[in-house]
Amino acid sequence: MSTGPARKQTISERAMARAQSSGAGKNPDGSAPYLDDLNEEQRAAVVATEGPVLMLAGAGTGKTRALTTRLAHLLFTGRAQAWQILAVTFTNKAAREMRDRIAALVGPSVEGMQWLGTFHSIAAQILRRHAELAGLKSSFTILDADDQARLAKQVIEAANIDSKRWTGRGLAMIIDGWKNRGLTPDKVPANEAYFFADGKAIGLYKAYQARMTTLNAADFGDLLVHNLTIFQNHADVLAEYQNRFRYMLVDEYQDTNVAQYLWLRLLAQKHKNICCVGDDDQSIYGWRGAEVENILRFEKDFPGAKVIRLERNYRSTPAILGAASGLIAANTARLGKELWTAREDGEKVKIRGVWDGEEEARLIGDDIEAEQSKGRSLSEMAVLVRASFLMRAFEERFNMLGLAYRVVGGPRFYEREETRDALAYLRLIRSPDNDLAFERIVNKPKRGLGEKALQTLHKIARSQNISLMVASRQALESDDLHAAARRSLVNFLDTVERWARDAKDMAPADLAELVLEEAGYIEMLKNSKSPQAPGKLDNLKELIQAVSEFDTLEGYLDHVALVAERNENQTGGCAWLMTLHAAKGLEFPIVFLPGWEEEIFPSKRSLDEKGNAALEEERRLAYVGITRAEESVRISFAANRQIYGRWQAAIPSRFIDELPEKHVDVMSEPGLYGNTMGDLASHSRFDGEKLKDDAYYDNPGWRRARAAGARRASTPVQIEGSARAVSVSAPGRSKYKTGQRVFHQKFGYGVISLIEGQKLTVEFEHSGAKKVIDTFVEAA
DNA sequence: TCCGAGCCACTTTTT
DNA sequence: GTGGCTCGGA
Repeated sequence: MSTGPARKQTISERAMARAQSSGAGKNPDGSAPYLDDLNEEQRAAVVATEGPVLMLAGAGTGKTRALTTRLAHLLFTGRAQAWQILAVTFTNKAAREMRDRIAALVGPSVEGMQWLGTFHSIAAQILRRHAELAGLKSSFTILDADDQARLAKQVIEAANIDSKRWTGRGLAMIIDGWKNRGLTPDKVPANEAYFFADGKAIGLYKAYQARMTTLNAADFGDLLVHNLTIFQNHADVLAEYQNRFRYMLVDEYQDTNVAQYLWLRLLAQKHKNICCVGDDDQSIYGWRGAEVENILRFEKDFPGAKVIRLERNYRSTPAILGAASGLIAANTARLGKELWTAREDGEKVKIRGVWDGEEEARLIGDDIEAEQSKGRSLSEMAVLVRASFLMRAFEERFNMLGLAYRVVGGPRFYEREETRDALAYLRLIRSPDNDLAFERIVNKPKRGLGEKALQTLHKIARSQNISLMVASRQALESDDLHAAARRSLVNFLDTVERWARDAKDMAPADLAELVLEEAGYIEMLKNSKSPQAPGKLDNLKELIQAVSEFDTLEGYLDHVALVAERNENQTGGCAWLMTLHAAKGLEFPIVFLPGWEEEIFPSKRSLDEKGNAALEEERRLAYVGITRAEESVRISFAANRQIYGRWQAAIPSRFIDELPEKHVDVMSEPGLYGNTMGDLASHSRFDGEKLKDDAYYDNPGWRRARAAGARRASTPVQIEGSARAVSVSAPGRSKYKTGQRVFHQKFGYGVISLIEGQKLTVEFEHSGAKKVIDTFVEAA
């Protein structure tokens, strides 16, 4: 966190330092000193210890501070021992931050908080204690998304279903969806499976779970679902935990899914001291099973709940908050909050229209350099995009400029191929029954044990219900394998067994090194011509480094399964580049928000899939983006963008229209949307020269857009076809005819083949058929 | 068993 | 435009 983008601690460091030095002492008036620097609402959230509490904490309102102080308060006042408090977060990072900040308040007694962690790590902890109640051994392995998909694929193939049409990843997603809702195979409503593999999904789910039991494995979803099953079937176990957790605290409650919600509700039944913290306006993980509903109906679920709103924002200027509030006000499904700040008015939110994505990257690059020359550090600036494919233009441009930047997100260390291979070796050594690990590395590097040999082994294994390792030994006794394969296999098995013996009296890091070397894995990479090979070798070195921090192999493997951390090499002085999702919880003085175009943001695909609910989630994502900024927000949109190698015309995002005019400042290049527009369009908000600010909002196009906006507010589902300032042409009849020859600035000449309202399908002479908005072309 | 050409599909991704 | 996956020939 210290070199990370977030600098939240600055606000409260003073208070923390004071609290730490004074411990649980008292002010002269008898109040606790650690409460002094909290504002009234924060203090209320800290001292309301009994009964259910919902803390609605807007962006930048000092949530973590209130939350950690609350935990410290419970300890200071002796209401609970450290081990009687359950505190759950979603990310390891959040858990770590919370632990550190509580430690700053209470000192070493934080060590006793063994139930502070992520949903998954705590559920795993509980499951290990009662694994046999879920049909597992307590040494079960935790599978990640990749393993899940692989396993799902095997299940599909075993059922003789075409695994190209119905992919393992697809099935894994469906199963995940069910697990997110706490549904075991017997509880899935029958009508929910019809769309996958002719309705066989439930059967496949059953088979998948059977496989999991055989493998003694649990995926992420299982951790929670098994917990639920155990709690529901074993009242004594549930009672044990209900009694233990006198106080519960949940961070980012708006992101909980149904399974997590059920889990919390079961555990809270006894003492009912549950404090959920969240912000309905920042719920952006609906597509992963998060239910905003959980936070919206908290007061119903927990009768008598106190609701405390943190609305004083310490992060952003009034202009930024005003823009963000105005935007989010268009959502209907919200509890309602109004952020305010005591800060001085700052610059307005800048909106800029540009010709295409490359120009956008160029201008943002220029802006960043300009700010840098004014004395800003690069690390104070961030570019936040809707989707990772939008990052490329920026990376290219920044590389060209030699501008130091850092991408947050992307492939994570433990998801990389080479790391996963190395881990598979280690897992196989620890548990020879781990078929997934066996399969992964038996022929990596190449040992002449390919598909054919593996099939043979699988057949033996399945017929006798034994692991691949055991099946391999048997295969050696028979003639099922070629002599060459047999030789190779003997060698492999013996080596693995020797490693297992070595493992007993070797430091895990040394073992890892030995294994990678002897397996020929290092050599394979050294001989590889692939440009990625040196990087992979570096990653393996890093892995060995990571292993060396553990005393036992078991300890390390367990850590890895649940802590899939990003490989963040800490280098200061970089501009930040990340997705909006990755930016949640962070803050930066200057934030660039490119790509605000219809179909990209809001994402067409989301809207197609989930309609208005998705639109609201996209809007929350926009809200998250804007509220990351402390001083300056710069939104941009491009009239053209290359997506997957094809040029696409785009119109500005509806979210731009939704920003309150008094907080924004529009700069746009002349002629962006062509010069053939009708009367209404010729003075669009995004066309023409820079006028005086006020004039921007006093023209026919803008007035019309406002009227449309007002209508839109009353009819929430209006995804296409609304008349807005930016969709320049008059709706309805097009002035073009099918068969007419037209010219487009980017695509050149072509002939219109289809007209749908203002959308034309044009067969371009050089770029093929494309859909364009009619104002982008002119008669040729 | 291995390798390259051709084909498709492609958001967001805390654990 | 790119990577991941499959199929056909060496």
